[in-house]
Amino acid sequence: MRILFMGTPEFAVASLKRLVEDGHEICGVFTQPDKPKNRGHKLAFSPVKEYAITQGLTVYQPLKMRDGEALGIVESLSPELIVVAAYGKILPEEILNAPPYGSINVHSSLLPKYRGAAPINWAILDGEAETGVSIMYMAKELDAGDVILQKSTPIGPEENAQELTARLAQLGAEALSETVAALQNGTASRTPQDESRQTYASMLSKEMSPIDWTRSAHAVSCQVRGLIPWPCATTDVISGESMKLYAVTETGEDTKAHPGVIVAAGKAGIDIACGDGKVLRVTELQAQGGKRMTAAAYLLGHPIQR
RNA sequence: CGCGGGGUAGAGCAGUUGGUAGCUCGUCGGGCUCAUAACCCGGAGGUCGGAGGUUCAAGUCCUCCCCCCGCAA
Repeated sequence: MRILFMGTPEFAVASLKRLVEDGHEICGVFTQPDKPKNRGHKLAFSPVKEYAITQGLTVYQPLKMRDGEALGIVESLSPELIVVAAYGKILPEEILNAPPYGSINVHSSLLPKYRGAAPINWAILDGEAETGVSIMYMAKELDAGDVILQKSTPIGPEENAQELTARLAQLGAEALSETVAALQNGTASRTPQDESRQTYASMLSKEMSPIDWTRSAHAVSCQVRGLIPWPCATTDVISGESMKLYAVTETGEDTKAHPGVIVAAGKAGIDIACGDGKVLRVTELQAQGGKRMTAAAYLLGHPIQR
């Protein structure tokens, strides 16, 4: 099929790659404009652009979608279908409805739950047992279109958002591949979303980082895992300075120590008391100015005196 | 030329006003123990990110460069 692809981050690459491997004709790739990144002020290509270049695909990076220019490009490319995966821009209906097959989206949640910007993170933050991907038609309202295909997957007890994102990217690519095939041979189904069950996954912010140790060990674990790789959960109970936590384990041990108190520190990690009387073990962290390292390595240079 | 923090043994860190380069872990050898991520003894392992400069003497002071981290985007 002749497809126009729109996507930006690593998550979208898996889908684009799958379409290429499936032999579809990718008539163009839309991705966010190069932006200054990192310390200097160097312009960085999006992951999708990086990949598109290696495949010799034509890349478009319109600044605005509503000034007619983007629509012009779409019409000149005359795709049969538009596939969007984490593009990062809201598309006007004129564009969505331009291709004969319409526009479909790869979304990383089991819609109607977790519409919006950070569905993967919120699924973990909320302690969901499972999540998944949805391929749906794009509608005017954000992530509200009719669902074509969904695939679910359990969330591991120690899985973080970054790891889950990588898995869902693959799952999304699979679902997309099947969906496009179904559209082609006319077997694609179309199920409206149950609006009464819809939830919204808002953007993450640094305000979500500080850990409240009076919460349960499980809740803190979800916070740590859900905020990786950004903005990350932080705490100052270990050194007095705020540091990021990258990996934790619920030990299941009980403690009578007050929430936020370090009850043990050793090669296994740093054990901290939580509000439900359970212990949470920090196994990977990053101190200010330092690199990400294991808790054991951190302790070598920063002995905890009690 | 956006702001700030760093690069010292395999890992994590300390090195005061310039004067023999240290600590913890790991590693190697030996010992003790029913046993241990335990304990004791001993050893190896660093051109202190790179290049210049100041000095009798530079990890430490000055200049330039490289790389890493955080903020900001």
